Amino acid sequence: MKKTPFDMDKSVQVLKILGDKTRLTIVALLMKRELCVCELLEVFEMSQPSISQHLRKLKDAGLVKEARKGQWVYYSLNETAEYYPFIQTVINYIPDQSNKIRQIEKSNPTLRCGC
Amino acid sequence: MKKTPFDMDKSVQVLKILGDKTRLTIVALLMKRELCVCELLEVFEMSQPSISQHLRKLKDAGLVKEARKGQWVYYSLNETAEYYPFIQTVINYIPDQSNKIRQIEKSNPTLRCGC
DNA sequence: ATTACATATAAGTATATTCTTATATATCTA
DNA sequence: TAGATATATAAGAATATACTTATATGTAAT
Repeated sequence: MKKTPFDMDKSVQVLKILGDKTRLTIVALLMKRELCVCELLEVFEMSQPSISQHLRKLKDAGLVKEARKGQWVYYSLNETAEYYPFIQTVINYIPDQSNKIRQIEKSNPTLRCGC
Repeated sequence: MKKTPFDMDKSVQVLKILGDKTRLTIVALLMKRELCVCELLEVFEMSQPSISQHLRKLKDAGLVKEARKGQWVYYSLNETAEYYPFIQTVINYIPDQSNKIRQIEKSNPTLRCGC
């Protein structure tokens, strides 16, 4: 399992992207499962545009991909990225985010009516 | 070799510190051996205060330690830091910096007179 | 002691980053 | 088609970052 080193600039870009609490948490959450913007909104005390802007950065860097499903846009980790194993390794070092996933599932924002 | 996750804020701090090309390169170089400021100056196209300021950030974050030896101040990685294994892992993913070490040894800035 | 060298700190500046609010766009539903 | 919901983009503001030059400090050598 020898890892080919990435380009220096790319490495710096990835580390910089992950060096933000919101984005690092988003990536850790996406490690658990794909999530739409409104689900992410549940766990951050931040405006919707702010979340979208972080997701944009993650997408531009190739770390995540998006898929529209009806009115929702779901984000997931880009597992085909060459540096995906690196992302996995980093996330391995940070605290588990299961509590936030539970928080999302409790509020369940994509379920319109409770009937 | 289970790794205990670090505090989220600490993780973000470390990633942010490493998310800069100069600092990431410094850390990669220190992985090879300890270096003084004037040696680092040889491989960066940057002023001396700028290098010192990066080293200060690395020191404040606990990633490196310093040791004065006469008129020189040598910096080395803080191998006792709890997140040192993490640093090692990250550096494993980036290109080898041996060429820059060679460059330092060729100019040999701590050798005052060539006689 | 004076001078030179190595490094650190101070102060200022240009740019980058991360928010915010306002608005545009896309989809669903009635 | 109109209204509601989900998301993206634009524009602006506050703050952070990374450099610069000038200067201070600490050590060595003459």
